[in-house]
Amino acid sequence: MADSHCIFWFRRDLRLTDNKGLETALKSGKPVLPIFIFDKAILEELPEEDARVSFIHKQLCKISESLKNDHKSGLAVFHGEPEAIFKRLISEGTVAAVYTNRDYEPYARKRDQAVEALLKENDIPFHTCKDQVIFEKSEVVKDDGDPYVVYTPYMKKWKEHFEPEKHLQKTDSVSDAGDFLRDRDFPWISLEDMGFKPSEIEVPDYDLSTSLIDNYEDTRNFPAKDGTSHLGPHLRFGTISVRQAAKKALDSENETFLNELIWREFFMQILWHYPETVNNAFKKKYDRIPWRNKEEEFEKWKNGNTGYQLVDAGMRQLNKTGYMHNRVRMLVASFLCKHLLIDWRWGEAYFAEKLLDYEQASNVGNWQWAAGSGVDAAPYFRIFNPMTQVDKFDKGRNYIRQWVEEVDTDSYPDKIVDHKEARERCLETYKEALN
DNA sequence: TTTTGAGTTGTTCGA
DNA sequence: GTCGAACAACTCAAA
Repeated sequence: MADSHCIFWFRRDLRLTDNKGLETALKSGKPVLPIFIFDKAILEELPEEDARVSFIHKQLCKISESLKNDHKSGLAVFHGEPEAIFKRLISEGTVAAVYTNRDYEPYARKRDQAVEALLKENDIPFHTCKDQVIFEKSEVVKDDGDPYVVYTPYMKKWKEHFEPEKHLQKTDSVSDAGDFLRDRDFPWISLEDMGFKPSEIEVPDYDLSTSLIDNYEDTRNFPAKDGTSHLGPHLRFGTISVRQAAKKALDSENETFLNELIWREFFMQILWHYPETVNNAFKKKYDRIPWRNKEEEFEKWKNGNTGYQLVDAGMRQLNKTGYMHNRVRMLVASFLCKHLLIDWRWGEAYFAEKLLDYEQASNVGNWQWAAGSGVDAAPYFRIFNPMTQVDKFDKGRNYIRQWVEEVDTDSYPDKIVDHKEARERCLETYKEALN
Protein backbone atom coordinates (compact mmCIF):
# COMPACT_ATOMS: atom_id res chain seq x y z
CA MET A 1 0.00 0.00 0.00
CA ALA A 2 1.18 3.48 -0.84
CA ASP A 3 2.07 5.91 1.94
CA SER A 4 -0.85 7.73 3.41
CA HIS A 5 -1.60 11.37 2.73
CA CYS A 6 -4.30 13.84 3.57
CA ILE A 7 -6.62 15.90 1.43
CA PHE A 8 -7.25 19.60 1.45
CA TRP A 9 -10.58 20.46 -0.13
CA PHE A 10 -10.77 23.93 -1.68
CA ARG A 11 -14.25 25.45 -1.88
CA ARG A 12 -14.63 29.19 -1.47
CA ASP A 13 -11.07 29.88 -0.39
CA LEU A 14 -9.25 29.87 -3.70
CA ARG A 15 -5.81 31.03 -2.61
CA LEU A 16 -2.58 29.52 -1.34
CA THR A 17 -1.67 32.29 1.10
CA ASP A 18 -3.30 32.96 4.45
CA ASN A 19 -5.56 29.96 4.10
CA LYS A 20 -6.26 28.48 7.54
CA GLY A 21 -7.46 25.07 6.46
CA LEU A 22 -4.64 24.56 4.01
CA GLU A 23 -2.07 25.52 6.61
CA THR A 24 -3.60 23.13 9.12
CA ALA A 25 -3.52 20.32 6.59
CA LEU A 26 0.13 20.98 5.74
CA LYS A 27 1.05 21.01 9.41
CA SER A 28 -0.42 17.56 9.88
CA GLY A 29 2.93 16.17 8.82
CA LYS A 30 1.51 14.15 5.96
CA PRO A 31 1.77 15.18 2.34
CA VAL A 32 -1.29 17.08 1.20
CA LEU A 33 -3.32 16.41 -1.90
CA PRO A 34 -5.25 19.57 -2.79
CA ILE A 35 -8.58 19.06 -4.54
CA PHE A 36 -11.49 21.06 -5.89
CA ILE A 37 -14.90 19.71 -6.86
CA PHE A 38 -17.22 21.37 -9.33
CA ASP A 39 -20.51 20.34 -7.80
CA LYS A 40 -22.77 19.03 -10.52
CA ALA A 41 -25.91 19.87 -8.59
CA ILE A 42 -24.93 23.54 -8.46
CA LEU A 43 -23.61 23.74 -12.00
CA GLU A 44 -26.73 22.25 -13.49
CA GLU A 45 -28.68 25.29 -12.39
CA LEU A 46 -26.39 27.72 -14.18
CA PRO A 47 -26.47 29.06 -17.73
CA GLU A 48 -23.89 27.95 -20.27
CA GLU A 49 -21.95 31.15 -19.77
CA ASP A 50 -21.41 32.03 -16.17
CA ALA A 51 -18.83 34.56 -15.12
CA ARG A 52 -18.41 32.98 -11.72
CA VAL A 53 -17.71 29.52 -13.10
CA SER A 54 -15.18 31.04 -15.48
CA PHE A 55 -13.59 32.93 -12.62
CA ILE A 56 -13.33 29.87 -10.41
CA HIS A 57 -11.83 27.92 -13.26
CA LYS A 58 -9.27 30.62 -13.89
CA GLN A 59 -8.29 30.75 -10.23
CA LEU A 60 -7.89 26.99 -10.16
CA CYS A 61 -5.56 27.21 -13.15
CA LYS A 62 -3.45 29.74 -11.27
CA ILE A 63 -3.35 27.64 -8.12
CA SER A 64 -2.45 24.57 -10.12
CA GLU A 65 0.34 26.40 -11.94
CA SER A 66 1.93 27.62 -8.77
CA LEU A 67 1.64 24.20 -7.14
CA LYS A 68 3.37 22.70 -10.13
CA ASN A 69 6.13 25.26 -10.26
CA ASP A 70 6.81 25.65 -6.57
CA HIS A 71 5.96 22.27 -5.14
CA LYS A 72 6.07 19.72 -7.96
CA SER A 73 2.51 19.00 -7.03
CA GLY A 74 -0.83 19.35 -8.76
CA LEU A 75 -4.39 20.26 -8.07
CA ALA A 76 -6.95 17.54 -8.56
CA VAL A 77 -10.10 19.03 -10.06
CA PHE A 78 -13.28 16.99 -10.28
CA HIS A 79 -16.72 17.49 -11.72
CA GLY A 80 -19.49 15.53 -10.09
CA GLU A 81 -21.23 14.83 -6.87
CA PRO A 82 -18.98 15.49 -3.83
CA GLU A 83 -19.91 12.36 -1.92
CA ALA A 84 -19.32 10.12 -4.91
CA ILE A 85 -15.95 11.72 -5.53
CA PHE A 86 -14.86 11.22 -1.96
CA LYS A 87 -15.89 7.59 -2.21
CA ARG A 88 -13.56 7.28 -5.14
CA LEU A 89 -10.76 9.16 -3.42
CA ILE A 90 -10.82 7.06 -0.28
CA SER A 91 -11.22 3.75 -2.08
CA GLU A 92 -7.45 3.38 -2.44
CA GLY A 93 -7.16 3.39 1.32
CA THR A 94 -4.42 5.99 1.50
CA VAL A 95 -6.37 8.99 2.77
CA ALA A 96 -5.47 9.69 6.38
CA ALA A 97 -7.61 12.81 6.91
CA VAL A 98 -9.56 15.48 5.08
CA TYR A 99 -9.19 19.19 5.81
CA THR A 100 -11.37 22.05 4.66
CA ASN A 101 -12.58 25.52 5.61
CA ARG A 102 -16.05 25.88 7.03
CA ASP A 103 -18.90 27.06 4.85
CA TYR A 104 -22.04 28.30 6.59
CA GLU A 105 -24.67 28.21 3.87
CA PRO A 106 -27.47 25.68 4.39
CA TYR A 107 -26.66 23.72 1.24
CA ALA A 108 -22.99 23.52 2.15
CA ARG A 109 -23.73 22.46 5.70
CA LYS A 110 -25.81 19.57 4.48
CA ARG A 111 -23.19 18.56 1.94
CA ASP A 112 -20.44 18.66 4.54
CA GLN A 113 -22.46 16.60 6.98
CA ALA A 114 -22.92 13.93 4.36
CA VAL A 115 -19.22 13.92 3.51
CA GLU A 116 -18.28 13.81 7.15
CA ALA A 117 -20.56 10.84 7.74
CA LEU A 118 -19.06 9.01 4.79
CA LEU A 119 -15.53 9.65 6.03
CA LYS A 120 -16.45 8.57 9.51
CA GLU A 121 -17.65 5.22 8.21
CA ASN A 122 -14.13 4.80 6.90
CA ASP A 123 -12.46 6.07 10.07
CA ILE A 124 -11.14 9.15 8.34
CA PRO A 125 -11.28 12.36 10.36
CA PHE A 126 -12.81 15.45 8.77
CA HIS A 127 -11.17 18.62 10.08
CA THR A 128 -12.81 21.97 9.39
CA CYS A 129 -11.35 25.41 10.05
CA LYS A 130 -12.67 28.92 10.41
CA ASP A 131 -11.31 30.92 7.52
CA GLN A 132 -13.87 33.05 5.73
CA VAL A 133 -14.86 35.22 8.68
CA ILE A 134 -13.25 36.83 11.70
CA PHE A 135 -16.09 35.64 13.94
CA GLU A 136 -18.41 32.75 13.20
CA LYS A 137 -21.42 30.96 14.62
CA SER A 138 -21.87 32.00 18.25
CA GLU A 139 -18.60 33.82 18.78
CA VAL A 140 -20.35 37.18 18.96
CA VAL A 141 -23.61 36.79 20.85
CA LYS A 142 -25.50 38.56 23.61
CA ASP A 143 -24.51 37.96 27.22
CA ASP A 144 -27.36 35.47 27.55
CA GLY A 145 -25.98 33.46 24.63
CA ASP A 146 -28.70 34.36 22.12
CA PRO A 147 -27.68 35.68 18.72
CA TYR A 148 -28.00 39.35 17.90
CA VAL A 149 -30.69 40.24 15.42
CA VAL A 150 -30.00 43.98 15.46
CA TYR A 151 -26.90 45.22 13.70
CA THR A 152 -25.66 48.04 15.94
CA PRO A 153 -25.28 46.10 19.18
CA TYR A 154 -23.78 43.21 17.20
CA MET A 155 -21.26 45.57 15.65
CA LYS A 156 -20.31 47.00 19.04
CA LYS A 157 -19.83 43.58 20.54
CA TRP A 158 -17.88 42.45 17.48
CA LYS A 159 -15.48 45.34 17.98
CA GLU A 160 -15.17 44.58 21.69
CA HIS A 161 -14.11 41.03 20.89
CA PHE A 162 -11.82 41.99 18.07
CA GLU A 163 -8.08 41.83 18.78
CA PRO A 164 -6.13 42.53 15.60
CA GLU A 165 -2.90 40.81 16.75
CA LYS A 166 -4.83 37.67 17.48
CA HIS A 167 -7.49 37.58 14.81
CA LEU A 168 -5.49 38.95 11.91
CA GLN A 169 -2.49 36.74 12.45
CA LYS A 170 -1.31 35.55 9.11
CA THR A 171 -0.81 31.88 8.51
CA ASP A 172 2.66 30.51 7.83
CA SER A 173 3.75 30.55 4.24
CA VAL A 174 2.85 27.39 2.44
CA SER A 175 6.43 26.21 2.02
CA ASP A 176 7.17 26.52 5.74
CA ALA A 177 4.07 24.69 6.81
CA GLY A 178 4.61 21.31 5.17
CA ASP A 179 4.59 19.34 1.95
CA PHE A 180 2.22 18.61 -0.85
CA LEU A 181 1.77 15.22 -2.39
CA ARG A 182 4.22 15.19 -5.27
CA ASP A 183 4.35 13.88 -8.77
CA ARG A 184 0.73 12.92 -9.09
CA ASP A 185 -0.98 13.87 -12.28
CA PHE A 186 -4.68 14.36 -12.64
CA PRO A 187 -6.53 15.01 -15.85
CA TRP A 188 -7.39 18.69 -16.09
CA ILE A 189 -11.04 19.62 -16.49
CA SER A 190 -11.78 22.37 -18.94
CA LEU A 191 -14.86 24.58 -18.92
CA GLU A 192 -16.04 22.84 -22.07
CA ASP A 193 -15.79 19.45 -20.35
CA MET A 194 -18.41 20.70 -17.96
CA GLY A 195 -20.58 22.22 -20.64
CA PHE A 196 -19.57 25.84 -20.12
CA LYS A 197 -18.20 28.55 -22.33
CA PRO A 198 -15.80 31.21 -21.08
CA SER A 199 -17.89 34.18 -20.00
CA GLU A 200 -17.59 37.58 -21.57
CA ILE A 201 -18.04 39.15 -18.17
CA GLU A 202 -14.80 39.27 -16.21
CA VAL A 203 -14.44 39.55 -12.47
CA PRO A 204 -12.44 42.76 -11.92
CA ASP A 205 -9.38 42.67 -9.71
CA TYR A 206 -9.86 44.08 -6.27
CA ASP A 207 -8.44 47.43 -5.33
CA LEU A 208 -7.65 48.04 -1.70
CA SER A 209 -5.76 51.26 -2.19
CA THR A 210 -5.88 53.52 0.81
CA SER A 211 -7.51 56.40 -0.97
CA LEU A 212 -10.38 54.20 -1.99
CA ILE A 213 -11.01 53.00 1.53
CA ASP A 214 -10.53 56.40 3.12
CA ASN A 215 -12.98 57.96 0.70
CA TYR A 216 -15.38 55.08 0.93
CA GLU A 217 -17.88 56.97 3.01
CA ASP A 218 -17.99 59.88 0.57
CA THR A 219 -18.40 57.84 -2.57
CA ARG A 220 -20.49 54.92 -1.48
CA ASN A 221 -23.70 56.83 -2.02
CA PHE A 222 -22.95 58.09 -5.47
CA PRO A 223 -23.22 55.46 -8.14
CA ALA A 224 -21.66 57.62 -10.84
CA LYS A 225 -18.41 57.79 -8.88
CA ASP A 226 -18.04 54.05 -8.53
CA GLY A 227 -15.76 54.33 -5.52
CA THR A 228 -15.92 50.62 -4.92
CA SER A 229 -13.18 48.18 -4.07
CA HIS A 230 -14.56 45.26 -6.12
CA LEU A 231 -13.81 43.27 -3.04
CA GLY A 232 -17.13 41.40 -2.98
CA PRO A 233 -16.39 38.62 -5.48
CA HIS A 234 -12.93 38.10 -4.03
CA LEU A 235 -14.28 37.66 -0.55
CA ARG A 236 -16.91 35.36 -2.01
CA PHE A 237 -14.40 33.06 -3.64
CA GLY A 238 -11.63 33.60 -1.17
CA THR A 239 -9.16 35.06 -3.62
CA ILE A 240 -8.45 37.51 -0.83
CA SER A 241 -8.60 36.57 2.82
CA VAL A 242 -10.99 38.43 5.08
CA ARG A 243 -8.09 39.07 7.43
CA GLN A 244 -6.19 40.95 4.78
CA ALA A 245 -9.29 42.98 3.99
CA ALA A 246 -9.83 43.73 7.68
CA LYS A 247 -6.23 44.82 8.03
CA LYS A 248 -6.78 47.39 5.30
CA ALA A 249 -9.97 48.51 6.94
CA LEU A 250 -8.10 49.06 10.19
CA ASP A 251 -5.42 51.13 8.50
CA SER A 252 -8.08 53.59 7.48
CA GLU A 253 -9.14 56.44 9.75
CA ASN A 254 -12.63 55.76 8.64
CA GLU A 255 -14.63 52.92 10.13
CA THR A 256 -17.18 52.66 7.34
CA PHE A 257 -15.24 49.97 5.53
CA LEU A 258 -14.74 47.86 8.63
CA ASN A 259 -18.43 48.25 9.36
CA GLU A 260 -19.21 46.78 5.96
CA LEU A 261 -17.13 43.72 6.80
CA ILE A 262 -19.05 43.46 10.05
CA TRP A 263 -22.34 43.62 8.13
CA ARG A 264 -21.13 40.64 6.15
CA GLU A 265 -20.49 38.70 9.33
CA PHE A 266 -23.74 39.90 10.87
CA PHE A 267 -25.74 38.35 8.03
CA MET A 268 -23.58 35.23 8.08
CA GLN A 269 -24.35 34.59 11.72
CA ILE A 270 -28.01 35.29 11.04
CA LEU A 271 -27.97 32.65 8.31
CA TRP A 272 -26.17 30.27 10.63
CA HIS A 273 -28.73 30.65 13.39
CA TYR A 274 -31.78 31.05 11.16
CA PRO A 275 -31.15 29.01 8.00
CA GLU A 276 -34.87 28.88 7.29
CA THR A 277 -34.82 32.58 6.41
CA VAL A 278 -33.46 31.61 3.01
CA ASN A 279 -37.04 30.77 2.10
CA ASN A 280 -39.14 32.31 4.84
CA ALA A 281 -39.64 35.79 6.16
CA PHE A 282 -37.68 36.39 9.34
CA LYS A 283 -40.74 38.23 10.66
CA LYS A 284 -43.27 35.53 10.04
CA LYS A 285 -46.34 37.62 9.42
CA TYR A 286 -44.71 39.18 6.38
CA ASP A 287 -45.33 35.87 4.64
CA ARG A 288 -49.00 36.83 4.68
CA ILE A 289 -48.45 39.60 2.15
CA PRO A 290 -50.38 38.79 -1.03
CA TRP A 291 -47.67 39.49 -3.59
CA ARG A 292 -49.04 40.45 -7.00
CA ASN A 293 -46.19 38.61 -8.77
CA LYS A 294 -47.01 39.78 -12.26
CA GLU A 295 -44.65 37.97 -14.62
CA GLU A 296 -44.64 40.69 -17.27
CA GLU A 297 -43.74 43.33 -14.69
CA PHE A 298 -40.96 41.13 -13.36
CA GLU A 299 -39.59 40.84 -16.91
CA LYS A 300 -39.56 44.61 -17.28
CA TRP A 301 -37.81 45.01 -13.96
CA LYS A 302 -35.19 42.42 -14.88
CA ASN A 303 -34.44 44.03 -18.21
CA GLY A 304 -34.37 47.58 -16.92
CA ASN A 305 -37.53 48.68 -18.71
CA THR A 306 -39.62 50.02 -15.87
CA GLY A 307 -39.51 53.61 -17.09
CA TYR A 308 -37.91 54.67 -13.81
CA GLN A 309 -34.47 55.83 -14.86
CA LEU A 310 -32.39 54.96 -11.84
CA VAL A 311 -34.06 51.57 -11.43
CA ASP A 312 -33.41 50.78 -15.08
CA ALA A 313 -29.84 51.98 -14.95
CA GLY A 314 -29.15 49.70 -12.00
CA MET A 315 -30.69 46.64 -13.60
CA ARG A 316 -28.84 47.22 -16.85
CA GLN A 317 -25.56 47.65 -15.02
CA LEU A 318 -26.25 44.35 -13.30
CA ASN A 319 -27.10 42.56 -16.54
CA LYS A 320 -24.05 43.88 -18.35
CA THR A 321 -21.41 43.66 -15.64
CA GLY A 322 -22.62 41.40 -12.86
CA TYR A 323 -22.38 44.31 -10.48
CA MET A 324 -24.71 47.01 -9.21
CA HIS A 325 -23.89 49.96 -7.02
CA ASN A 326 -25.16 49.35 -3.49
CA ARG A 327 -27.23 52.51 -3.30
CA VAL A 328 -29.06 51.40 -6.42
CA ARG A 329 -29.50 47.85 -5.14
CA MET A 330 -31.59 49.23 -2.32
CA LEU A 331 -33.71 51.18 -4.74
CA VAL A 332 -34.38 48.38 -7.23
CA ALA A 333 -35.16 46.01 -4.38
CA SER A 334 -37.57 48.43 -2.76
CA PHE A 335 -39.13 49.09 -6.15
CA LEU A 336 -39.70 45.40 -6.86
CA CYS A 337 -41.17 44.59 -3.46
CA LYS A 338 -43.10 47.75 -2.81
CA HIS A 339 -44.00 49.40 -6.09
CA LEU A 340 -44.62 46.18 -7.97
CA LEU A 341 -45.51 43.99 -4.98
CA ILE A 342 -43.37 41.14 -6.24
CA ASP A 343 -42.08 38.61 -3.75
CA TRP A 344 -38.58 39.40 -2.47
CA ARG A 345 -37.64 35.77 -3.19
CA TRP A 346 -37.98 36.45 -6.92
CA GLY A 347 -35.64 39.39 -6.66
CA GLU A 348 -33.25 37.44 -4.48
CA ALA A 349 -33.15 34.64 -7.04
CA TYR A 350 -32.44 37.07 -9.86
CA PHE A 351 -29.58 38.68 -7.97
CA ALA A 352 -28.26 35.21 -7.20
CA GLU A 353 -28.17 34.50 -10.90
CA LYS A 354 -26.45 37.73 -11.88
CA LEU A 355 -24.27 39.11 -9.11
CA LEU A 356 -20.58 38.28 -9.24
CA ASP A 357 -20.38 39.07 -5.55
CA TYR A 358 -23.41 36.98 -4.71
CA GLU A 359 -23.30 35.96 -1.09
CA GLN A 360 -26.37 34.10 0.10
CA ALA A 361 -26.29 35.48 3.63
CA SER A 362 -26.03 39.11 2.55
CA ASN A 363 -28.37 38.77 -0.38
CA VAL A 364 -31.17 37.14 1.56
CA GLY A 365 -30.58 39.50 4.47
CA ASN A 366 -30.68 42.61 2.35
CA TRP A 367 -33.68 41.52 0.28
CA GLN A 368 -35.59 40.81 3.44
CA TRP A 369 -34.48 44.19 4.70
CA ALA A 370 -35.90 45.84 1.59
CA ALA A 371 -39.15 43.91 1.85
CA GLY A 372 -39.44 44.87 5.50
CA SER A 373 -39.55 41.25 6.61
CA GLY A 374 -35.99 40.82 7.78
CA VAL A 375 -33.82 41.41 10.81
CA ASP A 376 -33.40 45.05 11.59
CA ALA A 377 -35.49 45.82 8.53
CA ALA A 378 -36.74 49.04 7.04
CA PRO A 379 -40.23 49.85 8.30
CA TYR A 380 -42.78 48.89 5.69
CA PHE A 381 -43.99 52.44 5.17
CA ARG A 382 -40.51 53.51 4.16
CA ILE A 383 -40.89 53.48 0.41
CA PHE A 384 -38.15 54.86 -1.78
CA ASN A 385 -39.22 57.46 -4.29
CA PRO A 386 -37.30 56.59 -7.46
CA MET A 387 -37.28 60.21 -8.65
CA THR A 388 -36.15 61.67 -5.34
CA GLN A 389 -33.32 59.13 -5.25
CA VAL A 390 -32.09 60.52 -8.57
CA ASP A 391 -32.03 64.05 -7.18
CA LYS A 392 -30.17 62.90 -4.13
CA PHE A 393 -27.65 60.49 -5.55
CA ASP A 394 -27.34 60.99 -9.30
CA LYS A 395 -28.17 64.61 -9.77
CA GLY A 396 -26.10 65.02 -12.92
CA ARG A 397 -27.72 61.81 -14.24
CA ASN A 398 -24.29 60.58 -15.22
CA TYR A 399 -24.92 57.10 -13.91
CA ILE A 400 -28.30 56.94 -15.63
CA ARG A 401 -26.91 58.02 -18.99
CA GLN A 402 -24.07 55.58 -18.70
CA TRP A 403 -26.38 52.59 -18.52
CA VAL A 404 -29.59 53.71 -20.23
CA GLU A 405 -28.45 55.05 -23.57
CA GLU A 406 -31.89 55.83 -24.94
CA VAL A 407 -33.06 57.53 -21.76
CA ASP A 408 -33.70 60.90 -23.40
CA THR A 409 -35.29 59.55 -26.56
CA ASP A 410 -38.79 58.43 -27.56
CA SER A 411 -37.82 54.79 -27.38
CA TYR A 412 -37.41 54.89 -23.60
CA PRO A 413 -40.39 53.09 -22.02
CA ASP A 414 -43.20 54.77 -20.10
CA LYS A 415 -43.40 54.30 -16.37
CA ILE A 416 -44.66 50.85 -15.47
CA VAL A 417 -46.68 52.23 -12.55
CA ASP A 418 -47.49 55.66 -11.20
CA HIS A 419 -45.35 56.29 -8.15
CA LYS A 420 -48.10 57.75 -5.99
CA GLU A 421 -50.60 55.04 -6.83
CA ALA A 422 -48.07 52.26 -6.32
CA ARG A 423 -47.02 53.74 -3.01
CA GLU A 424 -50.57 53.88 -1.72
CA ARG A 425 -51.32 50.38 -3.00
CA CYS A 426 -48.26 49.10 -1.15
CA LEU A 427 -49.16 50.78 2.12
CA GLU A 428 -52.68 49.38 1.95
CA THR A 429 -51.54 45.89 1.06
CA TYR A 430 -48.94 45.71 3.79
CA LYS A 431 -51.20 47.25 6.38
CA GLU A 432 -53.99 44.83 5.60
CA ALA A 433 -51.71 41.77 5.59
CA LEU A 434 -49.84 42.62 8.75
CA ASN A 435 -52.86 43.44 10.86
C1' DT B 1 -38.87 41.00 35.86
C1' DT B 2 -39.46 45.44 34.43
C1' DT B 3 -38.19 49.44 32.33
C1' DT B 4 -36.06 52.36 29.12
C1' DG B 5 -34.02 53.86 24.99
C1' DA B 6 -33.06 52.76 20.49
C1' DG B 7 -33.38 50.87 15.91
C1' DT B 8 -28.38 51.39 8.18
C1' DT B 9 -29.59 53.60 4.17
C1' DG B 10 -37.09 57.54 3.48
C1' DT B 11 -40.98 60.31 2.04
C1' DT B 12 -44.66 63.39 2.47
C1' DC B 13 -47.21 67.00 4.29
C1' DG B 14 -48.12 71.19 6.32
C1' DA B 15 -46.49 75.15 8.79
C1' DG C 1 -36.73 76.57 0.72
C1' DT C 2 -36.62 74.54 5.33
C1' DC C 3 -38.17 72.17 9.31
C1' DG C 4 -40.48 68.88 12.24
C1' DA C 5 -43.86 65.57 12.62
C1' DA C 6 -46.29 61.68 11.00
C1' DC C 7 -46.03 57.39 8.99
C1' DA C 8 -47.05 52.34 13.30
C1' DA C 9 -46.26 50.25 16.44
C1' DC C 10 -43.00 46.70 17.87
C1' DT C 11 -39.29 44.34 19.51
C1' DC C 12 -34.72 44.18 20.81
C1' DA C 13 -30.80 44.83 24.08
C1' DA C 14 -29.19 46.05 28.24
C1' DA C 15 -29.49 48.05 32.68
